[in-house]
Amino acid sequence: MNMNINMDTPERNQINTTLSKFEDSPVFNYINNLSPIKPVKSAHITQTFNSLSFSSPPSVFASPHVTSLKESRFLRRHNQPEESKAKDSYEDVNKLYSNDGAIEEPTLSRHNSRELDESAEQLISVGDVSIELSNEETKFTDELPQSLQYNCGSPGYDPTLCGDEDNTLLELSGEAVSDDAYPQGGCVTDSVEAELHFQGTSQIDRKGESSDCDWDGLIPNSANMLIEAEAFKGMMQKSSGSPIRLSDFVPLLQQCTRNDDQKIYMVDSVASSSQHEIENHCSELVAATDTDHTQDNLANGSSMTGNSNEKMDNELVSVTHRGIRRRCLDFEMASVRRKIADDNSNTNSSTQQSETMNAANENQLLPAKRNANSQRCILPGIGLHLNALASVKDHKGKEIENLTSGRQLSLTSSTSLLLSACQEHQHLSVVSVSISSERELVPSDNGVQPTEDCPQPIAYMATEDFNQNSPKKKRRKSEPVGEIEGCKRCNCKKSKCLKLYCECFAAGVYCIEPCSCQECFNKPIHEDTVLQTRKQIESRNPLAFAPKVIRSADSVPETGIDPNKTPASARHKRGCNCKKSNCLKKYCECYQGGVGCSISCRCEGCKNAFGRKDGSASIGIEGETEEETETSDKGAEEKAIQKTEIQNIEDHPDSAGVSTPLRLSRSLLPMPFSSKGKPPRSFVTTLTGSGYLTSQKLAKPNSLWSQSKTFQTVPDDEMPEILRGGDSSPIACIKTSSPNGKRISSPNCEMGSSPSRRGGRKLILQSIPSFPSLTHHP
DNA sequence: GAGTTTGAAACT
DNA sequence: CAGTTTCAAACTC
Repeated sequence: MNMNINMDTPERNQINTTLSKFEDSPVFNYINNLSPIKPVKSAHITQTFNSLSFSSPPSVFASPHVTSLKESRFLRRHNQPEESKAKDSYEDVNKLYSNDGAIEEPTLSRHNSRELDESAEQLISVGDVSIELSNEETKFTDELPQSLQYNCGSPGYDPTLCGDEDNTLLELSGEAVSDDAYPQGGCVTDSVEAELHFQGTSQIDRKGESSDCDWDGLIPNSANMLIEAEAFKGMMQKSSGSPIRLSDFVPLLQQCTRNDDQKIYMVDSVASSSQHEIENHCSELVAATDTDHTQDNLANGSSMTGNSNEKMDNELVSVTHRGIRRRCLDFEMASVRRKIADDNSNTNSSTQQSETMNAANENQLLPAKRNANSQRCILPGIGLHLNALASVKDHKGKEIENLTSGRQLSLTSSTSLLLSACQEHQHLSVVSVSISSERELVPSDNGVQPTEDCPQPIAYMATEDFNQNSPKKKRRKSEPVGEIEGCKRCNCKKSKCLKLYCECFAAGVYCIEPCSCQECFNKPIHEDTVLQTRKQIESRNPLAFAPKVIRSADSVPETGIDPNKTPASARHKRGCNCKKSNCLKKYCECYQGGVGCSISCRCEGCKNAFGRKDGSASIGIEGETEEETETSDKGAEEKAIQKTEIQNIEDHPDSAGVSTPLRLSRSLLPMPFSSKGKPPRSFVTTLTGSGYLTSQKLAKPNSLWSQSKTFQTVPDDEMPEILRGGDSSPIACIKTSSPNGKRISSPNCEMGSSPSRRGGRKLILQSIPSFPSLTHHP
């Protein structure tokens, strides 16, 4: 047994034990019956398995690619037979997959029957493990090497998945995607993974239809696909010439399922990614064991799996959601990877640990996703915040158990998350979306119609951090507020989107198609660069990506943090430096963030409607305060603005009604944003009730990203009150907003914020029964 | 849409 | 830390 290769970790032992168990498992028996593969090979399998999945030299993990590596595990698996070196060089693998997120052609073409068989063996072992996991349920789950678990989920997190390549997906899905996807990405958890799984498949399906299995072309589209593609690649290639449909795989899946429905089911509920793997494995297994059948299936797939197709189609919709997530995911991944790398560097590459971390990260990143309830409850989808990490990790085991308990549970939790996340947005539709995704295998019909229920804003929310009003909306603002709001876009020309000048980068999201940037490096394919740059920037200023606007507790306006400074409950982290804008335009970050200027501001002639550093808060009703204190040079312009603001408020009664002092003031105060009726980037949160909750957003990638570091490393002085433990305010909230300071809100905010705080609507939503009512459509 | 203004970010 | 430059958003026309 070569299990030892790198496995001095406890995992190895577990694996060995597990492997031995496999032979007894029904699946194993089934396999034996079906395939020529002999148990004897288990040793070999083990070796491969270990090397592939579990062994990971610390050095390797040091790199952010770790995740990628893991994700690509399956891929490598295939390669291994032919490339013995592959296993030895993770870095190479990383480069291979993480750089482009695309599989290299040679790899693709490599598959043949023999490979399938060999890989099948490996797969079998893996699949068994997974299955075993299911069987053993929680017990095994805990024992199962984290890596495995994580890996299972990893595919969904593949950064490349979210990359630009996803554009294709988006295009395919059309608007539905944008609408639906975002919400999910931000809110949904369980479904996300599952969906991710299908994303690749979906793409395959679609592409296959149009282009007869152009795998090379397909792969680049998403890392997701890579994994799955790899799994099926061999089969697909055999059937080259004939369009490949997702449905083609259904038979395989069905077989697997048949084998052990419950197992699969559980896996599904637990971690879609796991499920994916299992499915993949099963598929491969079947294919390997019975290639002929597989071929037949593939050939006849469409006819055979009509129902399946429907399901798949339905899923496609959900899949598209994921596409939207891409940006968030990317960064999430980045953070995850980063975290992993850090962990690895610190720990002696204890795979388990790293895996755990990953899992934790994942949880954070995708709160709603796999973490079952408890966690979700703890971390309402919205906030993936740093603080949450610890708890998440701790709960990981439990979560898994909970997850195993059943899909319904997962769904419910997801729903809850969604609800919480979306409540503010008032988009229940989101829930339905997520739900649909969860039902992946279930032919759901309704699928997602988030669009209707959830206006675009939601969609963007997810991506953008849920900050429906992402900073980016700003510009393209001419568009109706709801339409493109959350979508960040930049217009960078020289910064390559690798500087804080770039809003996307600053917000911790990858640039996407709508961006008009040039020479953009802020894309998944340049993940390394992005991460490095981020690191650099963070090293210079740990809070660089932290929210710029810090919000004190709602209830603590006066007492709060800077009672004297800012009437409003929030203030800008560093203060502004305005000279000519009088802090009355969005040039002013304070103003843009909807907060008053504070002592830390160095502005001249401050007339910030939200409050001035001199303590004169103008936040009053239009005309009242401002005009009073000011010299009234603003005149008509301001009034106009105020009017607009007011209007905005009216539009968002919820927000207006918010209990937060800040909000209150705002409600009275005309919103600065004006002009286009769009709130300032970070502001949105406050304005719209949604922003509030969501602001934490599920996790701004960036927030996630820097989270650990930022919060941990940030000097006290820089640390917002919030972070410090809220000297003055029980609930300090980072105001949302982007790293620019515009988006993220502190977890506390969300968490701490009581329902009441969120506004009536939110309460209502919460009370809504979880999933069924929302999702099920007749 | 082009050009200007502005202030943050980056650089020195 | 201050001054300068660079940059892209915000704004104006």
